[in-house]
Amino acid sequence: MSIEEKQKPQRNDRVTIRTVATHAGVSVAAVSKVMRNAYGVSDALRARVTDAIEALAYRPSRAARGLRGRSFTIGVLLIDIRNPFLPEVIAGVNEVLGPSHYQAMIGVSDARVQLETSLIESMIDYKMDGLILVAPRLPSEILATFAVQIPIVAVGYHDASATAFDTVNADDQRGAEIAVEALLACGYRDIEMLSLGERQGHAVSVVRQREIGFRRAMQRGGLGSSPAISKIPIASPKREEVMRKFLSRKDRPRAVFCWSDLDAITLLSLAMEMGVRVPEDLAVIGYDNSSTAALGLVNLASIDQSGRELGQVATRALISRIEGRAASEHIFQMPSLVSRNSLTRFGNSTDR
Amino acid sequence: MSIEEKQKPQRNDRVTIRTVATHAGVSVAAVSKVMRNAYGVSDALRARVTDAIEALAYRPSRAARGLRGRSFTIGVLLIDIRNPFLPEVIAGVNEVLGPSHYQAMIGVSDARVQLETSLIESMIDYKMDGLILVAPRLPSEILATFAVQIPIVAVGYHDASATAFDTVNADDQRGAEIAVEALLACGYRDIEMLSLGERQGHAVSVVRQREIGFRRAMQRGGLGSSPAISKIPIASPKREEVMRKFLSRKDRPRAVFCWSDLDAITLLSLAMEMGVRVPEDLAVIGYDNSSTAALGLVNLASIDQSGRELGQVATRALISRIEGRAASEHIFQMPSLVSRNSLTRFGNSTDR
DNA sequence: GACGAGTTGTAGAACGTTCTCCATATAACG
DNA sequence: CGTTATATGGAGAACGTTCTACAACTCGTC
Repeated sequence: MSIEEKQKPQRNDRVTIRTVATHAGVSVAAVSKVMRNAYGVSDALRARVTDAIEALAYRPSRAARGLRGRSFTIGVLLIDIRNPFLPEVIAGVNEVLGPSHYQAMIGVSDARVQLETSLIESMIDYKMDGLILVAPRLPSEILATFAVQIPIVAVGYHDASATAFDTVNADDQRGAEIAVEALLACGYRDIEMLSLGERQGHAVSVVRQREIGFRRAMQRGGLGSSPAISKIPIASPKREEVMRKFLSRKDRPRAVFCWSDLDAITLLSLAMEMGVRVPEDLAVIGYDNSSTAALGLVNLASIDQSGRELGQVATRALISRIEGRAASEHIFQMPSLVSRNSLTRFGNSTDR
Repeated sequence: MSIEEKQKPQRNDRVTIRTVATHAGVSVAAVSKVMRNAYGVSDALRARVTDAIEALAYRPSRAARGLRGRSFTIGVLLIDIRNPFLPEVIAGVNEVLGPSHYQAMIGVSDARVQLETSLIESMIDYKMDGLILVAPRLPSEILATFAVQIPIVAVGYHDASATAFDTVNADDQRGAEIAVEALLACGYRDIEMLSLGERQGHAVSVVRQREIGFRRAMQRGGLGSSPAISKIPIASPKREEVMRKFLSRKDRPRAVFCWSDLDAITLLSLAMEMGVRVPEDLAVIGYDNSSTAALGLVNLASIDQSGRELGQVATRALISRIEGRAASEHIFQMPSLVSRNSLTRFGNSTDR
């Protein structure tokens, strides 16, 4: 029995382009042409080949494809998989990619520059056809050097002067303005922003853009040229401590704009624990309109930047890049207000 | 100028193994040997080659590698990226993979069997070294046919009889029992389970396991052999409607065990809107111990199955599989109770 | 009936690795 | 010194595609 088994080399014999060619009685090149629907194939030949492909359930090897031409895969790089905003972007990407012959592979960098670099390199080494980087941490010059090697679209990365790659963003400055305007409309004057305390406060990040918008709107509202901005450390044990301190401050503002729902929701929770009433004592507005914000229990007003749409738009931009576009594009999406109880009781007017 | 540009073929000249070989003055085979630290390399040669690699910043092409040998990539397949439990698993995977030379690529199937199949195939076509499937929808026989082609570890997939692939699970039956026992310990007798209404109610799913555990614990508690289980449709517009109906039922139970925090949290929210007090009118316990459950605003008791640990264990199992293990393994992890206010006021005793 | 033009199919060289032999050099041994 | 073992490096055939030439064949057309 062991002899018999050795006769058929028990290696899992893959169906390759060669198998298809012999089965259809044509050359390898012919099959390749049909696969890529290239010029110079008669209907008869095409029919025979597609039949053979069908019969053998042939799937081209992406590895081999990548070695020579397209791999029909695009890489998506996420900084952080826990922020509920990111999955929305992925959903958008998949919607556009669905009907096409492209597929997405995702890498998660966990906000570590080191890992981010090595993942981008890996994706290049895989000969992926293009990359969508969501809120990358790498500086623009580095991205530009990568962009020479592979088409890149950056989402949530404000660098409208980049020529090597495209950017797709919600207008974060305008979003922050909308938030402030909403607070002003409710009659609040004593407003502060809770922003993100980043080590490398790079100017291209969405957070900085929101700070700019915040300042501009405050100024325009006649509330001084340098309004208060507090920084919350990211995902550190100190995070809650800093928020508690903020909530128990004697000069705590009447209203607060949080750079992200992630922080706003934690703030809401701590406020409840500490007996600070929302919105009676403190009005809160967040950013991202995450699903948690929409919960009746939470009822957090927020700025909606449709992650899904950003994903869709970025994907379409990337595909057009892959298919030859050379000039860089910088696309902006308009965010909108979703009013809820954290802003003012019965604030659901604009809510869907 | 255009002539000059054509002289240097402006193709982005990649540093290949050949570049390294010439730079170091050795053969291609020698470089390859050093890369794979194979047998038969002198220290002198190794030094020269590593120097060259360093100097040229050489990175092997994964595509080419995959064509012949290992690609040092493992694929992770997620059913759904919005369930906050999944990111935890990814985090666990990345922790184990970090120090190794392997990298993870993630695919998202959105619970569509079609897409799930094609993603698995793609990963095979990429010659990835192994696959971690998180809560796959595909039946065991199909997974077995894939497992012939590539090492597979399934997470959240209860099929202890599978011989072709490994499984890593939290003991979902026991988890459900713990939930029921917690409710019993609080003195509740009138208990119902809110489960997931799946089309294909496949027995290997975590949901079914939790139902089994629920029934067993109820029976053991002397509460009948077929306790009530209501089904909530998944992600459909009807979902909330069904929950509302449940909450306004005259014979609404005194306590409810939800198959997932996702549902439990929505339930909590609707209960608040409808004036049903938790836990005074209705005690609730969920499953997954998601970060939202831990929020002060939500305060949902839950069963903790550490997704991080599941990810870690699965990754280690996969690597040992890749490196030769043939016999299948079926690993169980023990879940634990996290008591919070939705169970009973001042229920934070076991909370961290 | 020779010659271009167009159409359809094929040969075969890449692509960048891995890995199985082989060749050579050196050491060990009788 | 010859013979055999052992350690080190290299040649070159895969791997499964793509894609550039080019061959062969069919038509018109002069």
